[in-house]
Amino acid sequence: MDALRVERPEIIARATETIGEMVALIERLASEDIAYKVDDGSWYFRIAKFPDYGKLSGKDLEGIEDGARVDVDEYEKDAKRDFALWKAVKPGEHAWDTPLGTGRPGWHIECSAMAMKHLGPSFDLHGGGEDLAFPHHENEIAQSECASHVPFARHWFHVRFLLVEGKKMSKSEGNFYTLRDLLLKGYRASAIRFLLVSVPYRHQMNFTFEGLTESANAIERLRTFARRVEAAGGTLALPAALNADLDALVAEKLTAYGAALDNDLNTAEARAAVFDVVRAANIALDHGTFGRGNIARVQKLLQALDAVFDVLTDRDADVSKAAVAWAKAEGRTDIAPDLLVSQSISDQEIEALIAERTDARKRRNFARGDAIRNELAEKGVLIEDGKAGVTWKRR
RNA sequence: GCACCGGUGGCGAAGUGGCUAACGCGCUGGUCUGCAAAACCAGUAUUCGUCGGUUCAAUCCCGACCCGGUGCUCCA
Repeated sequence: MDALRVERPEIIARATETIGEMVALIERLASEDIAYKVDDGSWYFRIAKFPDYGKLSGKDLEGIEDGARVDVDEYEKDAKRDFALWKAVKPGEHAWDTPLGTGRPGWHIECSAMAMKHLGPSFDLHGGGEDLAFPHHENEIAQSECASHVPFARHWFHVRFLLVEGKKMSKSEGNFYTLRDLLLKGYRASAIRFLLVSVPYRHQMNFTFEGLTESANAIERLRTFARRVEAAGGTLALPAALNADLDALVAEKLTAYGAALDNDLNTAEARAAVFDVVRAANIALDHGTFGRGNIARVQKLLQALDAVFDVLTDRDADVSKAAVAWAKAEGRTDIAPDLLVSQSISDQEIEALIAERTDARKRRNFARGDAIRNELAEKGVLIEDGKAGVTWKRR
């Protein structure tokens, strides 16, 4: 999570710490004959008492009943679709002694109780994978709203599963990768983040290695641009006059950026607005028509981008180093050779070689200069000779 | 089998009943550079799964079919 710059949750709820709340919830449902106990001591939810059942997933209950298979445990229930709130203890299972009897909570009630405990009976957003909409979320709504008599989550979002190399991710397909696997293959954390964030959550995305490379390149473009704008601010060569046309464009794209995100988090459209500005501003910079007054709004857009995408600051080397250290400690051998090579040279060594190269080039000893450049390139360090001096970056 | 969602250039991926079908990457040629890199310019989908239909007009609406994802049984 930290490697991908995903914020940690304020609260991580535990079902085992919420048993009391679950029992109270079921008792409230029981008091209205919505929860009922069967002979083996389990409690079920009476779906017939909740006419809205199916409103989230758009399921037609009638159709489901028709096609439903009856399994051996269901003979006691009043209706086939009624779901378990509390399960009577079975030999060898962990169980709690409660007024409902000895047993353990059903899956769905855990989530309702935890959500209501921390957020109250009504809250704004409830998310989950697309596989959970039915029956889990549907059941959460039913039991929660029957107990509280107020709307449960005001909005639901379901993230679509991603495809990996065009197929569904599975261990048997051999396309199941952990974050560490990807880092050890030499892919950067920022590229992984950017790729995953760039496709709106509601769409199914095809996660590919080629896509990771593309994302890394796209990030480089953004970082290079951000550095260029930053550097321009320290240059006297910049015209004092504001480029009004450019400024108007940036303002327009800033609005478009926000509007795209407001539109159900359309991250693809949002980042497109930023790239539009990158191109326009680069052109102005190239033509010397980028004014000092243009810097502020462009940087505002970059900040807006980074507030969501969070890829401009390069922390990749540190993340990769940590992954390699972990892998070595674990005795793993599947570490990309390039990664080890690039980690074998320190920033100081790079700076020293670049200084030597600059010196050689001043004496027009280009052969020596190129040799150093090649040497660095082999270690994954790319050099750029700019007007303001030499800059470098790790690939 | 049934239900829901999707199928857009080499790849990733937005989008809309009619305006040049965004954006990123890649590729080709060019500008700049000692050479590179970066940046920029030009080119790169007469076309949006297939076949029909509705419409003055469809990638976008409707139907069928093909392909992919999820659910429909347990567990969480």
